[in-house]
Amino acid sequence: MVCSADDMLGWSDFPKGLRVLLLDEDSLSSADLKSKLEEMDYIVSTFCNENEALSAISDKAESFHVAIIEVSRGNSDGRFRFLEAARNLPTIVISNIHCLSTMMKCIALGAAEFLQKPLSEEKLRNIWQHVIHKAFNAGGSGLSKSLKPIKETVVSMLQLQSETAEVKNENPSDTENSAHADGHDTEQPLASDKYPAPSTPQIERGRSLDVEDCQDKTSCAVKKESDEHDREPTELQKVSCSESKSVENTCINSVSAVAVKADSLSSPGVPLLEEEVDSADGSKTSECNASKESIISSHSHNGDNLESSAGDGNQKKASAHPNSCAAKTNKKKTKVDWTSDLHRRFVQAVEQLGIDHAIPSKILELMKVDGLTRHNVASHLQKYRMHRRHIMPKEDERKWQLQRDPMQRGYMHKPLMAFPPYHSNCGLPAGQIYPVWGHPSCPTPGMQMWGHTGYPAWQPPENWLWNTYPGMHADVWGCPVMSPHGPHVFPQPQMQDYGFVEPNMEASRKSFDLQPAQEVIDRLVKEVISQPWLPLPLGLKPPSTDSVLSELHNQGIGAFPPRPHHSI
DNA sequence: ATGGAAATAT
DNA sequence: CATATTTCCA
Repeated sequence: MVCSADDMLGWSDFPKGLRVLLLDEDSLSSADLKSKLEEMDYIVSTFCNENEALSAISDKAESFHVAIIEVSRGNSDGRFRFLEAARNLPTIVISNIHCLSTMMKCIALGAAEFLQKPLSEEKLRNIWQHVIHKAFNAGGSGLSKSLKPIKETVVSMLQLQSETAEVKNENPSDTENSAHADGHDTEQPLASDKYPAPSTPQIERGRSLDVEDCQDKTSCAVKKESDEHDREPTELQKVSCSESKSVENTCINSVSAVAVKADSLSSPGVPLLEEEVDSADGSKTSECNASKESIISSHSHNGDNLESSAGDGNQKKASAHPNSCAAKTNKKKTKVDWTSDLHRRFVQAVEQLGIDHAIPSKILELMKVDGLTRHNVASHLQKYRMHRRHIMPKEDERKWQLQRDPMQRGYMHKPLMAFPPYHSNCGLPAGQIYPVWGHPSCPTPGMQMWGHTGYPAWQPPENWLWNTYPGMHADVWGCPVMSPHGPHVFPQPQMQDYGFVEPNMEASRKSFDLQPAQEVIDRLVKEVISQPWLPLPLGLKPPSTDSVLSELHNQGIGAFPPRPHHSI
């Protein structure tokens, strides 16, 4: 499990698991420090002599994210050597001595910080800051292997976080609030959220530069449109305005290559939201409105050839005043952009309600997306149904409507259990992780929607790529497209081996007793997973991670620098 | 007022 | 042309 899914995708608790190289010959303080660090969930490797430490970083540089070295009168030379050798490893010097020149030298040699010895817990806990700093600020060559993943992680976390912001607003008077209060908050994908999140790191990449990596990011964009009346600014807009600069810029200029990578990385799994709402302008002073309209919404003339590269631009123009762009400035009409994330939520809601109980108001409620109106949902539902209808030929529908196993029928329309996948972190809608075609009942003809790609490009070809899962079943609309003709097993291409087989409980049940426990489990998992329209049993986590991973691989983003495991 | 679908707009 | 919004109807 070198650099498997959990490693790259699961580091949502980022600072935890950070690998710390501790160089301190004082066994006492060393041990003390180590235990403190470990309490903070850092992984500490102690060295009491330089040479070992040096060889450790040279042999397995990627094994450490940060170093803490103790300097004392006698060992400073050696420490300086270490600093030089560990240039690209964020290194914190700790010491009892207060010699200014030593401190200076350490810093000059690249130390991230020089801390006086009784270390405050706070300082200790915050060492990760240096890691991020280095990850984002290291010059191209200086970005060590161990730091790349950090950067990616952080980028994706920040994006996630921004997603959390989501769209807010609209008539505050409606049921939205109560809905939120009702309990499970779908957001908060991250374990902790207090990371300094200088706003969305907008990784700019040259347009059309290379891979058609996911352009989208806009999970739920409300763009302003022309003039018109009403409405106040959406939360989302507020959020988006208050961007900061530092990180973003850093991101951009530092290693663009990596940035690109990171971007595409996080996108698939992490639907980000990025509103094209610029609305930068004018917070309080009504003055600075400048080009508010601009970029995105200007459908009229999208300048560039890139087809309707519509939005995306991300050019967020830095608004002079970070804070409060809020408010009341804009009152444009909103146009809901059904981005994949939004759509995902939609589908999820629909599935949760049951296809025939899915009603705009309910869906709206379940979606928990502020800023969305019932009309929006109704409209989308209309389209959704249309497609569904079109896709799902007559007989089929009944087929999956009546499951042979009575046990399951209950769930069909009204899930009794909580719906776990209600998590924005769940990159993939259950309904989308399956192979697309490969089955008889879903003949290509008459599916303009899906584009010519053969994938569920349910939409804008330009920026949905990350949402298309090559070789999946089930249309983007979330319709479980299944085989109408019994349990065919398709020579399953990618995607684990969950060949999209019609659920066949009998068969699997039979084989249960013949299989080792693990296999049984696997089987169960597969079954559950193959029936996305059913609520997942509690405790079974949605396929997000694996799927995302697979997706990443599919996109050729597979190789990540390993994030070594606990042992050194 | 609400869902649903047609009409209309972009 | 496809999608989203608006309008209309039950």
